[in-house]
Amino acid sequence: MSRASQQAYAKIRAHLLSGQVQPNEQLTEDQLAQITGVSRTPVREAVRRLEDELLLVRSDTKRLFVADWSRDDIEEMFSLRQMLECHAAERAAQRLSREKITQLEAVNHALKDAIAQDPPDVARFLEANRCFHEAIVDAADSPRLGQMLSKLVEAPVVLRTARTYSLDDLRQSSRDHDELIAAFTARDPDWARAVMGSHLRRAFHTFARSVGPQTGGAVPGGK
Amino acid sequence: MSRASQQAYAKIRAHLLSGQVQPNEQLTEDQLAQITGVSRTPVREAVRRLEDELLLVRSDTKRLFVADWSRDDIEEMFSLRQMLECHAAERAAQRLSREKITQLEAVNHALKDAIAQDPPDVARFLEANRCFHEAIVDAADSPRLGQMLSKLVEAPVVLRTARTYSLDDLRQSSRDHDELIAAFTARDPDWARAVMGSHLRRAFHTFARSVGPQTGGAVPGGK
DNA sequence: CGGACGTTATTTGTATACAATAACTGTTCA
DNA sequence: TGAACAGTTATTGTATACAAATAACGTCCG
Repeated sequence: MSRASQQAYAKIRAHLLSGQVQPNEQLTEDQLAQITGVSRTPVREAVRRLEDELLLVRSDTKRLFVADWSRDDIEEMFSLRQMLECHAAERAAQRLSREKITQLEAVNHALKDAIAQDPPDVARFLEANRCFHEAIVDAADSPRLGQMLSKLVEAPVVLRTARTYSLDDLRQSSRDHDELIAAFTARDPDWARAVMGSHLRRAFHTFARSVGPQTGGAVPGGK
Repeated sequence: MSRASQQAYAKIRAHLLSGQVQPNEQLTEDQLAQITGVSRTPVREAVRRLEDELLLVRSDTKRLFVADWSRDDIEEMFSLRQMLECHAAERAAQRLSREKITQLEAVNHALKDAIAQDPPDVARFLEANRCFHEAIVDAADSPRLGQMLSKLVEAPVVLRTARTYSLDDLRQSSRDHDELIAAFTARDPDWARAVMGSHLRRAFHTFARSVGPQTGGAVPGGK
């Protein structure tokens, strides 16, 4: 994706995550072109990508709206992520080199450092966490799997905006990572899969608890 | 996707599947615009979609090539499809209404009709088969799952061009469908998942056998 | 009043011209 | 010969103007 398109994508995405727009609000390509400072052509390219990521949706008459995710949507995404990333962990366990495992250890060390700050450095934690999971997906060596997961992993970030992580949550995550590393070192795919499964399933419940039982979901323009 | 874009997509896709172009052959947007009879703007939209489906790939310098799938690529896609569609079958078993199951039976009946022709009507078989699987994915009621699967299901069709189905293969497929319907009627998710798993795994081996152990894979422009 | 219709304004879709970038080709100089 | 460079050609990226489609609005007729 080239300069203007990439820029448009990043700015629109940031705009959506910033909370300046509401779910189901209509957007026009012209607006977005103004916001991003490029013409409609690259905006359209960026919008298509954001549609693919389900951050934007179109009505049946091609008008553009900010997506509103229902509880079911979120649960679905966590389920799919779990299924795919367990598969990734299984494959990674059969493929990770000794060096790569060492790198994972380093990343998890950095993650623990971030937790150990007072107050915990959540931004650094999230970055290290992202890096850890990404390395596993990479090691799975399955390009389509990676492509699918990248969409799912980035998405829930949208709603996490005001979310507060408890220190216990963060610590438990780092322990899960330790155990994943142990599974990789033992080259045990079943173990890796199982740990990844509980790791992500717990993440879902933590997330769901913090968000509460709100709903949402219907598209305004009809769909 | 609107008129010109959709048309461009369909024509380019048909062009790729027709065998008039070779893997790793370079294409230009201008060429495709001429072939499809629309301007470059909708062609670019179609191309991006085909890139997403991995029928086209870009070199590191943004030049466009016909994708060349290695044996690993194909195996990867079958694996992912199996994982996702087993999940779909499981969910479908918990959701399919009695009417929907009746519709599945009708579709499978049509599929058997197609087989019973002399010679077997492979085109009609494929269409009924597509319809059968699509109905199951629909019933799973998981939009992102459907989106992912649609990419995977359509893709291997590319290589199947000259493929010849044996009568036994076709008959076994219809029997698998019978058993899936039985599992749905019994509302047994585990059964449905298991049948779907063996159904698709066998399809992979049938496919692999017919294609042979050829390779392919490297992208010309570098990447 | 109220609903069907036609008109206007808004928004998306397409074509085209031009700009930026990458590939190619031939030439020069060790 | 052959490696670096310059100029040319080919290809993709962006902006803009215009066409098509859709929504919004007001008016007329019942």
